[in-house]
Amino acid sequence: MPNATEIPTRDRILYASAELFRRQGYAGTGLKQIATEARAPFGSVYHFFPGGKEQLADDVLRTGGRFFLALYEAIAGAAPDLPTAVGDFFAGAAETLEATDFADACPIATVAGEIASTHEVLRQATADVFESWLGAVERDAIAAGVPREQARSLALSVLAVLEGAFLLSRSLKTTEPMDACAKAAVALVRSALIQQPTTPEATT
Amino acid sequence: MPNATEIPTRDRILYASAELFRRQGYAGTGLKQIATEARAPFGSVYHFFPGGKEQLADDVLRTGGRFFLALYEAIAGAAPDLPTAVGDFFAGAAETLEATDFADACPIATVAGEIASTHEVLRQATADVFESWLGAVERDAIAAGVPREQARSLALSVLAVLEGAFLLSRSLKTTEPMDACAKAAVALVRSALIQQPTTPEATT
DNA sequence: GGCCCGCTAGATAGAACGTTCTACTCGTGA
DNA sequence: TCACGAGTAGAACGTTCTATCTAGCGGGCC
Repeated sequence: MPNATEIPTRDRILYASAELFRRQGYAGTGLKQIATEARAPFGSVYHFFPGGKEQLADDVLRTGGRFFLALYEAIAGAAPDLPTAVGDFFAGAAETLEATDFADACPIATVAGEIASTHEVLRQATADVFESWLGAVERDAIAAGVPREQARSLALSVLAVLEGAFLLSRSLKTTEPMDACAKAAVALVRSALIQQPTTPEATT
Repeated sequence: MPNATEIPTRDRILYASAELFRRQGYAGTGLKQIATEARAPFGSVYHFFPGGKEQLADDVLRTGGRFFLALYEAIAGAAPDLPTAVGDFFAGAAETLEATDFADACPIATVAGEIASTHEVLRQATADVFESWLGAVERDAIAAGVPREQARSLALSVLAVLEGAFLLSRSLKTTEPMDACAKAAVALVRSALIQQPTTPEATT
C-alpha cells in the first residue's frame, strides 16, 4: 500500500467502486469488497457516502459518465472530422477491452441494465449520463452538417452500436464485434453526412 | 394459484427465473424470490436443478436463447426480405418494451453484462446463445446475397445495434432509441445488399 | 497546552443469501 | 398391503449483506 496515502480515501473508494461496479454489477459488488479494494476502513465508506450504497453508486455513475464524456471530447477534438472521431473512439475501446481481458468497457452499462427496472434513482442517473453523451455526439453531428432531427437519431444509433459492441465483445471475449461495429458506426455517420453535406469539416 | 397445477413445477421455476433474471440480473435475484414467484416449494428448486443457482441460470439462458431465436426465425420467415425482417423484429421489440414498462428486453443481456468477467460457466452460455443468433442472421444475409465475410460483420453490427437499443430504451424509458436503431439497422442491411446484389429477395 | 473535529478503524446487529438437510405426501407397482 | 421414489415443504446452517455504532487517532485553532 504505497500510494494509499497520496490519493484521498474518498477518491480511492470512488475509483474502486467504479471498477467493481462496471465489472461485476451493482448487486454483485459488496461494500466490504469495495472497502478492501480501496484500502479504506469500512466505516469510511459511510462517512463519505452517508446515503449508503445507493449514493455511492449514484456518484460513481455520474463521475464515470463525466470521465467518459471527457474522453470522447478529447478524441473528437483531436480528430479531423466526425467519422474519424467515431472510428478512433471505437478503436480505443477495442484496445482497452483487450488490455483488461475484456473487463473494462462502458463505465455504466452493466449497472444500467441491472437496475433499469428495479432502482429508479440509479436508473435516472444512468439516463442522465446517456443523455449527456448523446448531447455531445448530437452537437458534433450538427456542427458537421447533419440536420437536427437526423443528428439525434444518429447519436442514438452510434451509442447503441457502441454499447452493443461492448456487450458482445465481453461475452464472446473477442474484439471482433467491436471491430465490425466500428466500421458500421463510421458508415452510419458517413451516410448521414452524405445525405446533407453543409459543413463537411468541423468537429466539437 | 389457478394454473399452478397445469404447468409443471420445473417449467414454472424456469419461466419465473427467466423473467426475474432478465429484469433484475443474476446477483440481484434470489432463489427464494424465484420459488415464491413460481409458486413452487423452495426445495423443488434444488430438486430440479441440483447444480443450484448456476445450473438454473445456465438452463434459463440457453432456453431463453432458443426461444428468442425461434422468434426471430418466425418473423424472418414471414417477411418478404431481410431488411423487412430486421425492421419487423425491431418494431416487435419496441412494442414489447412499451407493453412491459421497459422491463422485458433481451432475455440474456442483463445477465450477460453482469457475469462476463466473473462467472466463466455462464459467460460461455451467453456466448453460445449470441453465436446461435449471429449464425441465423449470417445465414439469412448470405441467402439474401451478402458475401460471407460481410455477412458475419453485418450480423454482429445488427445484433449490437439491437442490444444497445435495448439498453438505451430501458434506461431512458422511451422507445426512441429502439425506433432510431430500427432505421439504422435496416440501413446497414440495405447497404450490405446494395454493395453486392446477387439474390435480391429470399430470406431464411 | 488543551480542545475539537475530520477521519480512521472495526465490532456489531439483523436480515438475506445459497445450500443442505430432514420430514412428509401421494401415486404406482410388486 | 406394503415399499418405494418423485416431488413437496420448509427448517436450519454458515456466510455475507447493508447499515449502525462506538472508540480512538492526530492535526489545526483558541
